[in-house]
Amino acid sequence: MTVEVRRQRNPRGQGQRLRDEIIEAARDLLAETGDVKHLSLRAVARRVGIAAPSVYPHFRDLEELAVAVTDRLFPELEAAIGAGARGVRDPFAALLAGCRAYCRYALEHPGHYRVLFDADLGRRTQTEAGRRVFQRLTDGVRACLAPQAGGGEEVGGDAAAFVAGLIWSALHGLVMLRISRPGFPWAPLDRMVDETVRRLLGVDAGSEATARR
Amino acid sequence: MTVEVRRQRNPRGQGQRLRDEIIEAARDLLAETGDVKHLSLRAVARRVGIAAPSVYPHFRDLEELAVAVTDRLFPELEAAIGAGARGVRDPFAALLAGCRAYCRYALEHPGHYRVLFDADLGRRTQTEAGRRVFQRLTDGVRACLAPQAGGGEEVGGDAAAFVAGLIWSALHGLVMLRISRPGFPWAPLDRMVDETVRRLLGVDAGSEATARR
DNA sequence: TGTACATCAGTGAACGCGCGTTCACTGATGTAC
DNA sequence: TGTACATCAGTGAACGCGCGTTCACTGATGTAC
Repeated sequence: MTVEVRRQRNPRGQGQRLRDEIIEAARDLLAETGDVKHLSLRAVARRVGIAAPSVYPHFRDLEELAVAVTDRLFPELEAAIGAGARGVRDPFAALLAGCRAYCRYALEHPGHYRVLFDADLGRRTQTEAGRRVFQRLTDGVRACLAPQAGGGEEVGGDAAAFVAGLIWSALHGLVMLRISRPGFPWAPLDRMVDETVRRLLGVDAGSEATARR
Repeated sequence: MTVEVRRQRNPRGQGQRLRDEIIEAARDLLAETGDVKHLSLRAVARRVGIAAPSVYPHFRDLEELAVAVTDRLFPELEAAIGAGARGVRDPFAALLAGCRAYCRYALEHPGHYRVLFDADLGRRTQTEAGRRVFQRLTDGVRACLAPQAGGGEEVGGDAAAFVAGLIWSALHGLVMLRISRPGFPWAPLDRMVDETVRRLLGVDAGSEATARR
């Protein structure tokens, strides 16, 4: 027997609370499906415990809601990377820690990670936090390349940004492929991440730093 | 004004023809959406020009149909790679050509590529052609590593398979990220592919082969 | 050679479902006088 | 202090749509006798 608990109406001026609850409900649903296009307004409303039309005052449509969710998810990813690399002094060890944290976040929250890189949503949105994540990666790469700057300079381009692009792409593939091919005999994640980053950096930076670890 | 063309019924014993048409229609629809979960039986039937229930004698449900489509797509990918590397003698140049062809296929058929690596479908299916593609990559890597076998041996594992895993993951990320972030200022595809493969191989194999090219 | 019958390759109508969206409404709470 | 009113935060019923699936059917073609 279900006990019908009537939802407590928010006090005046605090309609924002419902907005928050809606975003959180959508967040939870997206964690399960990993697909923005499977989000349904009615399912969100059901989870919040409100009538379907009550979503409209807060979000014009599902896409606006989905964007609100990713606006929360990107900073979460950013925070996870920051926490992973916090306090690590050596540039290469710090870069590695950040990359590992990135991949760990993706595999611990596969639904959310897939939403962040949804093919159709990503086409239309640009998030500030997403850019910051890449900038941080580029800076980390630059710090590793700096000591060898004499020999490793790219011709007429930003070597660090190029290598950061290689690393980001590779890590993205690493986690996405694990998500979609869980049955494949993958080597341990951290080992693949380490080797990928080390080799893509293209210098023997940090070889002693990791030996120390 | 639409002219209603009555579909010509297949002759007896050739119900297989309709099966083929259904698969092709699903293939086309998947190229557009790139998402197995957006395939609809009625949309497929509409495109073929048949009534919806006519699909049932050929496929129990949509998943069975989707699997039939991927059973065609993987060999297509395999063929594209084969065509790209055909006739290339040098092992490193051949590996590179295959990797470039892989990425080119993915970016020329983004919908199909996404279907091939669909998170939910991939969890349940294993395709022979998919395994062959990876085996071919592993062999290509082994051929490049062989000359340096003395120095590059992995401890207690198959170095070629490990590196092939790194490369496959990296290439997957390279194309998936381009598909979902088309607005990002990416470096040219072939340059990213070349550098990724060369660096992940972790030996200076083929440095003179590419210079020759 | 004719004819009854079986089989094959589908069709068309109907069902119940979940969906997005609209509309008029309700009822609690704050505010003006 | 009382009371009328405005506003806010939602509700509930209804709509039309596309969907997967079922069911009884149709009509052409081959086969047995």
